[in-house]
Amino acid sequence: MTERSLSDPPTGTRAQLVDAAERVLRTRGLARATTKEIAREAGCAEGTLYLHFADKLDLVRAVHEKLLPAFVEVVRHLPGRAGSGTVEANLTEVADSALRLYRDLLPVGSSLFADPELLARYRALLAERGGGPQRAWEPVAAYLRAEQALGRVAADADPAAAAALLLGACQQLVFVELMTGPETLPFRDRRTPAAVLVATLQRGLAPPPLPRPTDTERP
Amino acid sequence: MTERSLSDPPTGTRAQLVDAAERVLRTRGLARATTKEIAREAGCAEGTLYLHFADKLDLVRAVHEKLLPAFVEVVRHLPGRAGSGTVEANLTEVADSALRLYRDLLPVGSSLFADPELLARYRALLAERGGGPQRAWEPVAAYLRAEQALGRVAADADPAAAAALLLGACQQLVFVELMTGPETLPFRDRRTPAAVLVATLQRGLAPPPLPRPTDTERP
Amino acid sequence: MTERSLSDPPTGTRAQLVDAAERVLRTRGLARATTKEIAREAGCAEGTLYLHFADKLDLVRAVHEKLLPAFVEVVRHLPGRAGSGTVEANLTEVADSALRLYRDLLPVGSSLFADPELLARYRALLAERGGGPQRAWEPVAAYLRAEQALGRVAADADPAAAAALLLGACQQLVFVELMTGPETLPFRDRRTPAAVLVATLQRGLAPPPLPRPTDTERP
Amino acid sequence: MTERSLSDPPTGTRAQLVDAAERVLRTRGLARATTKEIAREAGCAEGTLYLHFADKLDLVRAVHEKLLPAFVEVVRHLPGRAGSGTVEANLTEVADSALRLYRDLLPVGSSLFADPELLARYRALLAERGGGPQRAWEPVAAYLRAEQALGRVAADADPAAAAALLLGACQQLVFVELMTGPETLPFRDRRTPAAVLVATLQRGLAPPPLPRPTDTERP
DNA sequence: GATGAATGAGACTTCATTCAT
DNA sequence: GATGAATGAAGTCTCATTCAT
Repeated sequence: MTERSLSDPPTGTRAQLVDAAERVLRTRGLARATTKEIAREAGCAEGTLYLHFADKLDLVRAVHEKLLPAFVEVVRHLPGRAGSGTVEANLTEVADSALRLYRDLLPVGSSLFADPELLARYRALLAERGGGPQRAWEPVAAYLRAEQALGRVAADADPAAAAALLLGACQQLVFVELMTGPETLPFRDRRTPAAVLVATLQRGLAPPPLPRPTDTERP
Repeated sequence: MTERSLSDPPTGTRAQLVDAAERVLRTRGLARATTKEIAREAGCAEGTLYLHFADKLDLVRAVHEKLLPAFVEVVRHLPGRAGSGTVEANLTEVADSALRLYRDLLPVGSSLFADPELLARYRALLAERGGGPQRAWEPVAAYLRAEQALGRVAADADPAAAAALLLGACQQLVFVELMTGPETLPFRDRRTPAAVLVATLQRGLAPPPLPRPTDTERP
Repeated sequence: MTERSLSDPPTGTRAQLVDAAERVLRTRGLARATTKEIAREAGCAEGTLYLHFADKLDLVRAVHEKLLPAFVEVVRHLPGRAGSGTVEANLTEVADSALRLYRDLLPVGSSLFADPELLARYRALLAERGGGPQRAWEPVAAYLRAEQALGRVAADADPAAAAALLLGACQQLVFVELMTGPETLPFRDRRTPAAVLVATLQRGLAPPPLPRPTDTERP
Repeated sequence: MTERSLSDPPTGTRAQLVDAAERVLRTRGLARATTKEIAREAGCAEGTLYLHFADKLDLVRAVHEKLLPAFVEVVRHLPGRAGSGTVEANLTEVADSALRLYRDLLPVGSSLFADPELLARYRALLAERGGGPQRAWEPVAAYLRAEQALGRVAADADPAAAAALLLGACQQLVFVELMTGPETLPFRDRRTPAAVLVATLQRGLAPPPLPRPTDTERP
């Protein structure tokens, strides 16, 4: 038996199977992802799958496990950017990365809802590993807090809520895109969706305060 | 021949099957929704399913078709509210409705991604029926435009982008909730998630303009 | 209840069903002949079929029953032709008719072998009605006997065997044609298959008797 | 990997399935030949069938493929017999073999007409493999040509047509026998059907030529 | 560890048949 | 007599899983 530390790069049959399963999940969907096709895609025999995974769902769970860090990865370096560039540019880059991420992950991640047992295993995984889509909120919120400290973001804004607004919009944009096909978004200006979302979030909806009466009444 | 107007509640076998399929889809997921169980839930024979639908996927498509109007329904009356109450209260109610809606629809709707063929049929359905998650943006945007005309929303805000931010955040909140189980949200204040999101969207992130030097320097 | 004598032309629903079943049997084959399609072809409801026939096989049996006389019909007038025209022309006409007949009947008739129960019912039918492919031999044999009496056919030929040779060859030609598609027959001359078969049957295979030695040796 | 030459008797699962399918086809007919029974007869699981054949029809097609050479086998050695024994004895043996062959093959072969798709696959098979019932004509015709060269068969007889007459009659005899049950044939003499057919074919129908007037008038 | 033929439970679907209208 | 929605047994076929090699 060969020893392999947890931190070794996964280059063996197991990793090939996980990668193959991800590809098949992405292209065929959970409902049409068969062990036969996954094995063929991985270049190994069907039986080999059961040397590395308890069952098919265990392999699918491993795919989701592999994808877990992706949510954080995309915003990992963001908190360190506080104070550099502009807040708008930094957030726009985050939104762009998030759009790309969700385009990759949503088709695979949504399959969790097609099978409650798979979802249960995923929850167990989250319980021990942490992670999940919401983990991306934290670094964004951390970044915003840092910018608040620098005075570049309003002190009375809720960083976590702002992160949820921005990333949630990105996820829904991709959701819609996957469901209906790429479509012209009904946004008012011609910048990228990411830029428009960020600009709107920054500006807020509140109208500018009315000039105080005393200011104008004074002769 | 029995007469039944188009607006009558659909009580025939077909409607029973669609309702049963929705229930099974919600509880078992697409991967474990069998025709046998759907028929049992509908109180009819398995073969009867094929009198009303071409195949199982056609029935699932009918479920999605039935759910299509729900997206718009939840925000249908919103544009008429412009000018009444407060913008914040109106949007908070929308966000609450959206949270409830997504909790209902996401488990069923996400199953579309488990089977590309099902997704393809859903797209064909959208092509002739219109609808889809993005349709909820429009009434919200219309409402915001009306409030802009009344001066209660900033004229330079992008209504569609704001709608996407708010509804997208709601969808992601539910997505996370379904994946990880109900969890304490990391929001700063204790109001409902809907209220927090709306408040944050209204306020925006931009810090207040610095007081002009002349204002403070004058003795 | 409407009375209908056995000799009335069958124009009612029952006859429509038999005709429809025959068409479907011919085009789709027994394996794909469904009661639904037969009813549709007959222009009546599926349930109506069971008002006129005990079950589907009973309807199929009725089709075969309707076809029974066809075998004799094709050679019915032959015995009366004895002495008129030439034997060769008369037999060639028979062979041509037989080829046409078998082209019509073989696809339907062969389906009997696809279901032993159907074959059993057909045998029961034959037992009470008589008929069957072999019934065509009799008029041909009768004709040949008549020609034997006239000296136009060899007295020592076996009429029934000759009929079997001729009609059997026609049936096999069609059998092969249906299996392999129309194909060039490997016959030596260019006349129609019917004419070639008849000519060969008439001539026989035996070589002409050798001239007697005395006939040629004499100067 | 087990080595097996192409000429080895096929003893693998695939061959067992083909043999089992042939038996079931023969006893139950195509309409009642279920995959379940074929698998049971072959001593393997139902699913195993689909490891070796694309679908049920593909297995049935394989049965027909296996039977293809039988048509030629029965007359393979005939051409070499030219000049030995008597023509009548040689042909009678052929007819006897053909009767036995058709008794075996007709019930299975006729099932082709019960399903046009099966027939289409069979034609495709013939297109690449050659064969079919008509292939039996050729060796018989070759034999007759050889006998013609030896003067034991009339030079002006059509060998292929004679082969079709003889083998066609055999096929029809079996066809009738299967349809009506073993029955007394209406032949004039008591020899075997094969012998009667051959005798009739040899003799032909033409009456002996009238003695030439000159032969009798001469004193 | 790897293989892949074999398994068999169970999925989807068909279709002959019934029966209330 | 006619209808056709409903039935449910039975069919074909799939696919996750096992195990001897």
